[in-house]
Amino acid sequence: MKSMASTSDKILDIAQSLIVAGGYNGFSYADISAAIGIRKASIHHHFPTKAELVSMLVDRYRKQAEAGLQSLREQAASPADQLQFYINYWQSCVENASQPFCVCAMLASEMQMLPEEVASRVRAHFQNLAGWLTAVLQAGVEQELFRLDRRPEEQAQMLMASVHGAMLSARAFGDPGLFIAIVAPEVARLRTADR
Amino acid sequence: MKSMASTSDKILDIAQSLIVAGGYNGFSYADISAAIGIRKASIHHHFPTKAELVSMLVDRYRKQAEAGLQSLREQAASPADQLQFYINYWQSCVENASQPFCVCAMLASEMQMLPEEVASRVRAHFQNLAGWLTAVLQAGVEQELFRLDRRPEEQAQMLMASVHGAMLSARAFGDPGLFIAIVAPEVARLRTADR
DNA sequence: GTTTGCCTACCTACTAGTAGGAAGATTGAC
DNA sequence: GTCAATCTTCCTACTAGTAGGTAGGCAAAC
Repeated sequence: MKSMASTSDKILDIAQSLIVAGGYNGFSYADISAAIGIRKASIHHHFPTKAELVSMLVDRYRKQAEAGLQSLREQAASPADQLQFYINYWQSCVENASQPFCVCAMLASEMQMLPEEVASRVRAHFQNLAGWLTAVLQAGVEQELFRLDRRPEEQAQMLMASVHGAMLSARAFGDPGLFIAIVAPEVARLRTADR
Repeated sequence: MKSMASTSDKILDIAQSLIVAGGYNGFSYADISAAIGIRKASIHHHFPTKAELVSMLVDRYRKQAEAGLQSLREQAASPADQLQFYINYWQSCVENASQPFCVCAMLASEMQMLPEEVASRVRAHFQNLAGWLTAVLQAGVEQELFRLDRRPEEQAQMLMASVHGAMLSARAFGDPGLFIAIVAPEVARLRTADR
């Protein structure tokens, strides 16, 4: 019974996939309306304005990501495994073409023309992600699983940039395999020699 | 007398900065009209449709990039310098906030909803860039300036992803310095130990 | 004397957003 | 338990504004 999603969740689901495909200006209430068989006005009932809709969407996305990353850390897996699962998540997204792009990366590229309430939420997500990656790298260094040649914060930024850049490249070339071809070596390089 | 640009060039200039800021769906003929003081209909005289306008824009961008990269190689600078100049170019763009983003990277993120005539041109640019980077890395290896731990084509893809991912991060965090903080270590890593 | 560049005036389709109402479920008072 | 008030969800019908694009004219340049 997984398909008992509420209407507002369905709206956010569709909106998210539309944003991933075409950005903030790449979808309209009419598109959502057509996709889930509801009138435009009903969407305005759930989300009065487009800026609010996308704000709620990013909030939901950030919470989901936070929860996912947090549970990854609590599963007592080693930092190396935690990082690998993070990469695997995006790899499977890209290869299934389900959500082959991070909705916040998409919105980040349009940052300059986003309503401020949306932009600040996008920044918050990246702040969270960078923080998580930094902590994982830091822990990995302490356990001698990783050898970094930069400060963990810097290395986390570099990794984040690689992952999102790899998504961009994979999409530009229409080659999902490109994602892991770019990211895997970056991750491998962090690992200590004995593995 | 650098300001004697033709109207159609002015149109493309404005369009490019608008796309960089907001993507394909983030600008309109009315925006261009307002920016250069010409009527909408006059823009249609130069570029009948939006898809044609952006196609011509990407063609121009690709040619400029090709010429720039080509001249870099012909200036007999070492592959290490060529790579450095490429990085420097984007660094200054990002820091001056002039064109703090690659128009093709922007369009690539919207690939799925771009008119095919535009999409194919964006792909062509990335193909060119990847080819240039591969050749530079290859030459650098032969001159023992670079030590790669991957095939040059792969390493070129990784570098391209880093550069574009770094642009995204710099913009997301509103911190131009982030670009070089991410990219410089990636480049440094390619260099052989003796400098 | 046709081509070029720009104009006014217009079109249709679509944008986000609103007003007001119908149907059903939820709640509280008796 | 029943009845009425209220809340929720969705609807039809509409608004003002903007999207990309067109028709046709005018003036100057080639």
